[in-house]
Amino acid sequence: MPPRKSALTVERISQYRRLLHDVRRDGLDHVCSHQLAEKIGGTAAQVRRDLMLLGCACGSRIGYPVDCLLAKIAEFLDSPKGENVALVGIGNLGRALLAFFSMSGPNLRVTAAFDRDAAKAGRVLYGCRCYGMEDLEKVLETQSIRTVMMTVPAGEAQGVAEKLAGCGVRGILNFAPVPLRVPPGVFVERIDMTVALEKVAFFSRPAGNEERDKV
Amino acid sequence: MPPRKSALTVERISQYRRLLHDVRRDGLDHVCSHQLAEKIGGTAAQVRRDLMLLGCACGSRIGYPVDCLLAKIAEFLDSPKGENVALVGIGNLGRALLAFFSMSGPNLRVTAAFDRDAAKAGRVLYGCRCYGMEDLEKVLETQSIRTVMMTVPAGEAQGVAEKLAGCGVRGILNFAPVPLRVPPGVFVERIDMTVALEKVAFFSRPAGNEERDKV
DNA sequence: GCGTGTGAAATGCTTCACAGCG
DNA sequence: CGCTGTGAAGCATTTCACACGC
Repeated sequence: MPPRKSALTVERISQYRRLLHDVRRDGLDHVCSHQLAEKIGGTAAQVRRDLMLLGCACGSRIGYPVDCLLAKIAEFLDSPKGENVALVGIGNLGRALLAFFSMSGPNLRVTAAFDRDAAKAGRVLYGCRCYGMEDLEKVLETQSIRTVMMTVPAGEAQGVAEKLAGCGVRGILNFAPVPLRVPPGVFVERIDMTVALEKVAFFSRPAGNEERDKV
Repeated sequence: MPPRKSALTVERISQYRRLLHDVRRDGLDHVCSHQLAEKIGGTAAQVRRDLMLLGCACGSRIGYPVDCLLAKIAEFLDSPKGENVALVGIGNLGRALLAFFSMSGPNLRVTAAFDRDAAKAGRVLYGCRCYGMEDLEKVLETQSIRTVMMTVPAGEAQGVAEKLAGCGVRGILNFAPVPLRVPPGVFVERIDMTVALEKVAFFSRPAGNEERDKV
């Protein structure tokens, strides 16, 4: 019986890491499952199951030792030497992402950005160098990039995705509002702003559409 | 037995709508479940279940009539007269969202943006008027806004969320990298770029962490 | 006690498989 | 026949509940 490595669990583990950093900043060196559960809005049992999977060899008296957990999470989530990530599509959203990730931790670094518009090539935005699409293969290869964020217009997304897959990319974070068809072995995660907003709007309706309540 | 109105179903229905617009642009007036399934990367049974829930009274011979489906979806997802939405936090990401939604359909309109920085008040970005935080309550009230996108720094998110809830907001699309604690009755959807990127990076690893294969 | 680790039950979501209709 | 609509089966994920260690 495989010990549960689903996408949902991975997401939560990434969240635990951020929470644990806060906890450590508060000077605590242990947390127990209910505390994490409360912060994340879940149940203690769930937290324990998730943490179980990363085999944290911890005592049991007063919760999990924060540093040990952080180490285990890094071992689970991160590449040993960090990882380079690329962005394709330097529009409004692409620039916002560059800004956002330029200040994040050392593990995932956005080190190359690409755009169809050759005029952007050569510039440096938020510490990240820009290239034209013709350099795609070369740069991905040189920087050993396996993971790409894609913020191109809907009409170009499929074509770009195929090109990326051809360059050996194994994971795509797709912000374009279209489902991608990629070869097997390539993981695609989609962030669809329109769908997300429509969902929130749906569940903010006063009545008739209200969410199902228990009993 | 409640007919399934889960968040997942609502997301897919929103996606079907977009696909159906494409289909109609191609001149077709009927689609069958496999066609939709293929486009969305799911199964035909799933599509049929989803569509069932919006009670599409359609014949059965050659699939669903596109126009009828679109009408039913609009009835299901949209407010009758459209809906105003606000943005709080006019940073890089906030501006990108304004640009993005300024060209979307008529149902959800971003009609007000707020920022702590009073210097931004009075400006108009991508067709959307900006206000200082002190006008929050008044403007939300005047425009009957129930749904808000939040792109504020992590440290301010909780405070802003509470203020929003106090103004009668019922749904928040939260881009800040913190879980929100809100009163019951307020729906929160989170888009967490860091978590999303870490997830993709995780599943792009060559081996050892590979996703579970069947058999 | 207080909190972890974990089988076992419960819940929720997806897929199967087939009746029924045009 | 092809395709929809749908009970029922099959999986996945979450929660319960309790043994065990400090």
